[in-house]
Amino acid sequence: MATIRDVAAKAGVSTATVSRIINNKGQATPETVARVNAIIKELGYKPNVVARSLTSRKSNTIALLVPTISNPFFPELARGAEDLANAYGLNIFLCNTDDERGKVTNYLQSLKERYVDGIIINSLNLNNEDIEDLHSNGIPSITLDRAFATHEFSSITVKHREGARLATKHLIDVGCKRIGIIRGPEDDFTAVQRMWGYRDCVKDFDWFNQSWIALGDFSVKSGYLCMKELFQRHPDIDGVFASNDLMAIGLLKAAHEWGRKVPDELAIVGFDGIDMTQYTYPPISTIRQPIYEMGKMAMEELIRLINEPNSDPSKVELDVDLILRESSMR
Amino acid sequence: MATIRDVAAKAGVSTATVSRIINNKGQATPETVARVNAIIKELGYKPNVVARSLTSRKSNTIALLVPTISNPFFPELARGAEDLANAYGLNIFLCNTDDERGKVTNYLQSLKERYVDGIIINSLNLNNEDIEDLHSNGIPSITLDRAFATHEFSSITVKHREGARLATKHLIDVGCKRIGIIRGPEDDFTAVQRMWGYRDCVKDFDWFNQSWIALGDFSVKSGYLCMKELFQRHPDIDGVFASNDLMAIGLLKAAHEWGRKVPDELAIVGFDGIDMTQYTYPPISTIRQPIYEMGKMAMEELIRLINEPNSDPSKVELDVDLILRESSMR
DNA sequence: CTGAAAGCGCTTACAG
DNA sequence: CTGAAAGCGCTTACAG
Repeated sequence: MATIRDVAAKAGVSTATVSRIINNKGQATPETVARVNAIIKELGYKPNVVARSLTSRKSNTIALLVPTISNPFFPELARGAEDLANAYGLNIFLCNTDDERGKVTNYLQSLKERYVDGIIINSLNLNNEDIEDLHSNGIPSITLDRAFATHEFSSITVKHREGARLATKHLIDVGCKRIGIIRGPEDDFTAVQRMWGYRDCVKDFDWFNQSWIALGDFSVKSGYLCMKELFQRHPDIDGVFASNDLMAIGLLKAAHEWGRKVPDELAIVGFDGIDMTQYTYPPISTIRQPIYEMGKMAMEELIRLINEPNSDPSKVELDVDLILRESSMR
Repeated sequence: MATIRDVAAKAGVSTATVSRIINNKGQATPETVARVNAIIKELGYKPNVVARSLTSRKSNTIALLVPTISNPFFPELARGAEDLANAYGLNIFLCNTDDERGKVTNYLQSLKERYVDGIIINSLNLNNEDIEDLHSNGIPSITLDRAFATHEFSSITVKHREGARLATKHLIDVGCKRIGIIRGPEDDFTAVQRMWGYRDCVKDFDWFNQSWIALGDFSVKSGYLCMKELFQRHPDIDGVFASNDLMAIGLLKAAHEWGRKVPDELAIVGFDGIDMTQYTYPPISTIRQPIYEMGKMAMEELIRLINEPNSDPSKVELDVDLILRESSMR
């Protein structure tokens, strides 16, 4: 592989000049620029990224922190981020944290050492100090959705509470008289918001109390188990808001096993808008988040922050919408 | 951040000595080792990974080339790989190629520049030259499954043809009289193998001809569309082998819409063993590949190749098994 | 506009 | 067993 030295020698200039030309820094005679560029092409020279990182403390690398890529929400997000990253010549580190504090700190440490240019954070168990530490080390970050978002840096959120209200309201509108919720983990910001949205709509009904709330963990299996729990507690349940689509898919299975007709005897609405909800039987109504776009927007904002280190952070809150499908149409 | 210089100064030795101690290379008096290690701990010194890469031409980084992480097969694989990588302090570059030649070559180039230590390849549109080029540049690679596998380097495959036979044979055993297949893309090795497995079992029946083969692209949607095609061509079809699970999920939807009872009027078997097949209605029988394990094994082999550069490649062919579920039980 | 020189933080023959 | 020195391939003040 040709190095900057080879190019400099062949062009009869110093490596400094070549470096400047490559990076469009400082000035150079049109003639030297032309000559150097010709040699670069001739030699097929590519600047060594690692050497560059060492001096510049940049790496052309972005890290993506997610709980686990196995949850179908995150691949979609990752694609959005990666597609844009690619266009900018950035590579992506995939970091599965399982929302565990230990893995989070390990990653953060290792990413700092590698001079990553920025981090997209969509994992629990990071705190304000982590994010401040990143920024004071010159590593911009953006939190997405699930991440702790009371910091002063950039973030993208979705209107979880409003989405949950849309869902619950819809169930009421189609005539459900007893509506339960399968909520997500207690330490998860989005889960809490969605639960409040549900409560907003049902809290004034006589029948409502805590027992209509089942505690899931956002997995298909927990949706299944929680639904069984709800059936047992409330044989008269005729509507459920699953606070994510995976749990909706799980509860659909429970409904089939329990012999409840969906939507006639049990109406269902999920949350997220993952692809699979179109293909279940029946297809599941859901509150759609613009997942792919969120990945893309996060990357966009990160690139902006990298290029304008002292610019103001941006806080975005996105709308969601209700996608009507068979599981709730009656 | 403390550098190796700081450690050396404080310990009263040269940076060379510190380096040797960190890397367990050459020898050193127990006393110096102890002293240096104490200082390292005291200063919280961590070797700079980037500087290390520059001299060693290693990066503690592995790349994972997949068509797209949005297909639920790959996140599972990625987790397997990542979990092991993590244990070895390796980070993972996620590379979505969309099986496009252009993206593949871009990635390969950029990964070479970054001194990645190894590449797990599960993408189409790489050829023997690419892989040889990698190896001659000292970058070990391992191909998985879908990747072109006639090279002489390490690879992991699954018994696709045998799996397809298992699936088709099973459909015959449960009494299907007219069995179609939704096959995968023509340039995909696994798709071709699975098609042959199907043919092995049906080729001698009077009814069999090309029209029982529908050409899908491994997406849910194509499963759906292909099934409609088969229904139209062959109203008497009573069994289908979908050559991956996503297409099986799609065809299930078509069956519901067409009003065919599964499994009584139409028995279905998929391929892959992705999680979602447990949660469809009815649950889908499938040929299970050990996806997570394959990711893990690939990483294991890669680590072996990195540590023993001149060792022989290993070619592994894994067994698959038939998971019986409702979609084919009659 | 351009070059010499130092430096980024390591590693590794080579001597001793 | 240990150190001085060169080198990995770049970038960036500093001079001129």
